[in-house]
Amino acid sequence: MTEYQLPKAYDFKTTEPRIYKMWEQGGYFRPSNDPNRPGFDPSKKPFVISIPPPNVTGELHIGHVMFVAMEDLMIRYHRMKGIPSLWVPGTDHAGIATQLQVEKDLLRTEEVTREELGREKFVERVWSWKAKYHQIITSQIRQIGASCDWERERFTLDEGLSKAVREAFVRLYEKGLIYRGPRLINWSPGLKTAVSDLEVEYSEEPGKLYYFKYMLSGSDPLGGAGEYIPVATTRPETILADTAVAVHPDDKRYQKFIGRKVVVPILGREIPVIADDYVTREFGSGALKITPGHDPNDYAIAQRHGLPVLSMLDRDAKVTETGGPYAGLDRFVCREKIWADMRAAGLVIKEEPYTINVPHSQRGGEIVEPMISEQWFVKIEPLAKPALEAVRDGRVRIIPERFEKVYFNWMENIKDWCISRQLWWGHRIPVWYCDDCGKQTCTRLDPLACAHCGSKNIHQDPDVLDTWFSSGLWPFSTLGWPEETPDYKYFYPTTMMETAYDILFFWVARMIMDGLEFTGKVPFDTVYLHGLVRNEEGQKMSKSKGTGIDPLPVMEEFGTDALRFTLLVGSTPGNDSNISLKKVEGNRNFANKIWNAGRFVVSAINSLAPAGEALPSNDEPMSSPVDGQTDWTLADSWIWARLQSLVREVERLFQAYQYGEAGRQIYEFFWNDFADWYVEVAKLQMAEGGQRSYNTARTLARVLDISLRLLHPITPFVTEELWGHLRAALRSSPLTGLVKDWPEALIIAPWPEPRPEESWEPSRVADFAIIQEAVRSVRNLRAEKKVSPARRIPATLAGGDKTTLLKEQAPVIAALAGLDPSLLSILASLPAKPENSIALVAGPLEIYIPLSGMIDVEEERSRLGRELSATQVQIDRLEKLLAGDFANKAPEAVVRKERERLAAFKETAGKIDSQLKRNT
RNA sequence: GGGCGCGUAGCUCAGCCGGUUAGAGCGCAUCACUCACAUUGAUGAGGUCGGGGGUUCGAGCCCCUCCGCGCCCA
Repeated sequence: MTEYQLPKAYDFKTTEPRIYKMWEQGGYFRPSNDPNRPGFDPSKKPFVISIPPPNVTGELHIGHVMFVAMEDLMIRYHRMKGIPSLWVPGTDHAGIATQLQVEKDLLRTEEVTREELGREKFVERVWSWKAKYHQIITSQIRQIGASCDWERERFTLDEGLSKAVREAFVRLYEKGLIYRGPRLINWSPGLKTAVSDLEVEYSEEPGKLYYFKYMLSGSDPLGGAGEYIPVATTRPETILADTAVAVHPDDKRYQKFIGRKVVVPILGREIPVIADDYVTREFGSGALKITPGHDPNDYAIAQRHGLPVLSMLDRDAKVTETGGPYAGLDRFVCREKIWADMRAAGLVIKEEPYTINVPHSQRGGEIVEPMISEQWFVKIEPLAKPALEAVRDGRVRIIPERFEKVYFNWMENIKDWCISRQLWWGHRIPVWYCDDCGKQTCTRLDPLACAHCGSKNIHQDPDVLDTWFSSGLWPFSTLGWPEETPDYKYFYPTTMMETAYDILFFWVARMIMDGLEFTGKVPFDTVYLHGLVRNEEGQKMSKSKGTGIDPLPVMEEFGTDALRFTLLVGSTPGNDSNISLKKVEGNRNFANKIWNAGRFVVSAINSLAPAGEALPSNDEPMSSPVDGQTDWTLADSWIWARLQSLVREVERLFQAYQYGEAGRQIYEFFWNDFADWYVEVAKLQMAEGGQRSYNTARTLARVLDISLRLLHPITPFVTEELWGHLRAALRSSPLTGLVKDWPEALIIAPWPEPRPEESWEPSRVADFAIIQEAVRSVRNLRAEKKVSPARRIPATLAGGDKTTLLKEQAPVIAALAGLDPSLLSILASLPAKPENSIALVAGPLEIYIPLSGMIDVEEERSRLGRELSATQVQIDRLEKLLAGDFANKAPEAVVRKERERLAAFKETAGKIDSQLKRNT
């Protein structure tokens, strides 16, 4: 009898790990149709997601929870729909980030640098670091509830994926799309590596604008007294590598100097004065110093004018020989010193405060230096064009749509991609240099000799590839490419790429380019971009600023489902969302509400008499509770109709990627309709016993079942757990027939498919709304008049043409409104208003509550008067509306609705009016 | 400089294709621990939808403009 004594509160702590283990061991994460298993059907179209691989360093943050929850939702939904669903998990080696962490750790714990350790030993250390963090991050992803296929897990440095990287590089190399050469790149002096344009972030900081004199050649270079051009700069140290001064060709002030030479301060080098209309005359002094070796704009000007390019900084950002007396100084020390020296030489004009845009490394945060360096690049335009086209013609759809514009804008102005990194952790560049002939050899298998001269004196390029080079191949490299594996053939192209919008360029764009280039196909049909998760104040979470919310303690305090629900339902596509512990707490309460409603249903099932005594009369689906079947109460029909309407809405919203809105609707249905109303009515119905209790338990079970299925993709743990209890209770009850086609776990239970609204639904919903209205108005009155909730009060109802309905529902009204059933009378109409009663008008009903000694006649008159005038305002508004163009131009259905409303208001007004009259 | 987004209740946010009297959660006020749940229930207060103009029978939603905030690209 009390076989299922469930705890009073949902205990997520013990439930979650147990449920996850059950899923994983049950093999439910595998696709239902698998090309590597017997019975494979290639004609079934699968749903496939490849996970955005988390870095193998660092731990889980809230952004991970966001995308894991979102993708898990999508996968679970499709899996329940019976579509073969595959979610490929994996991790990223994250070159710079990981190497940096390990270097820091080595320095802290053993006080050795990677150089002291040597490349081979260092890489070994990184692998063991990887092993540790890989374990942590994957177990945390499990903790979130990810139903991904762990048997297909990949790592970007795996043998297979490395082979893919090699293949991709060689193909591009052979097509001439990869080249090596000295270019102006972003140099990270601390990390001692090049980084790509995308890995540089700019921040506005207070700085200075330094004005000084560029003395004309031939005038006194020391005194600062001769002819000069005033020049302004934010980085005086770069003067050392200046190769020209540019002025605007139309600038009257400086025209006369064009073609002459000026003298570089301190160094005494002569450089030309050139004319270029890039120069903004209004900025600074209107003359621009040109440092092609350390500024991208200057570099472009130098290219136009054939100017030499000088480098005044080395790999450590220390001044080179080019800097003459300053050689060996740190870049910022040099800035101070050269300015002091120039001041002494009389070359300084002034300094003024100025906001400068400082480039920082996305990883280390240090200031990066634009520098000339020999690096590897991918010629990007030939790849970008088809990728642009694929989004334009809809082969790839981006959601929300507005990000397509962002994508186009970036792709149209794309620059060549610097892919070499001076790191040790990553895919080594597969190019060998010949020590004899000097030529390059780039092959799929490591060469033993130079491909050009056959010399065995060859050595491999020491650099590794940008991590994003391998991530760009992720959707297909994880499925076996370049091999034509069964997985690749069946699951590629994938279906959905779900990720945060901030890596649209870094990753999404590159995957589309690579997919088209290497597989000839788009890597996915749809890109869904979610927003960033911010903290309560809307700040971007940052570890260094301490503004982050660590998801693990949150999950431990409130449960994974609560956090998932908060993130999924609290966000709209592509928009940032703020998270607060209050919200998570509220959703923990929702999980508990689900649990307790479930407890009630389970106990209702268990309370049924044993099978054989009074089996339910029919086992038909409850499709038409009223048509030809009188066993169903109004509440039964109502909740079923509401549920069907919810199923339709959720399906529509899921198809439109409106997961948040879908979640909100399920929440409202479950809490407001099911728990607050239906369950309360069901208690009465259960108490009737006999056939009624069977039907009621049955309805409870079916509504709960479908609700749990709808909620499962959002809150998988509590729903799976409860569904298990529901199933077990039903199996050993007279209602066992209900579960005959249920599978053993909710994760693979069929998704509730929407069906069209049936003809009986609207009227039953409307009827129940009348009952709710009646109950609410009595409750309202009781609260207003301070009637004790325990006190059962008498009432008289006049129902007009709803009298039959009211009579039938009298027990429900009485119970929910706290009325005394023996003192409740229901009539079609009243000849006279009952003595000492308060009158309420609730839609088509009139309700009279006799409250002796509590009635103030004057107050009642004024209350009714207020109601009447409020109603009259509506009547006036609607009459005016319907008299105007509205009636002619608005759709008929909309007009009809307004006419009906007007009629209802008129009815109400009439009733109040007559009450006022009778009251005198 | 170019592009995008946001501004709705005290707070955080929904609001679909333009169609009732604009919703939720939290917070607040009053009341209630009786048998699913105090992680609860009942009731209530609270809004000029940033300002102005326009289109429309009808605008929180579409168009123009201004103000404020944020992001991306250069």
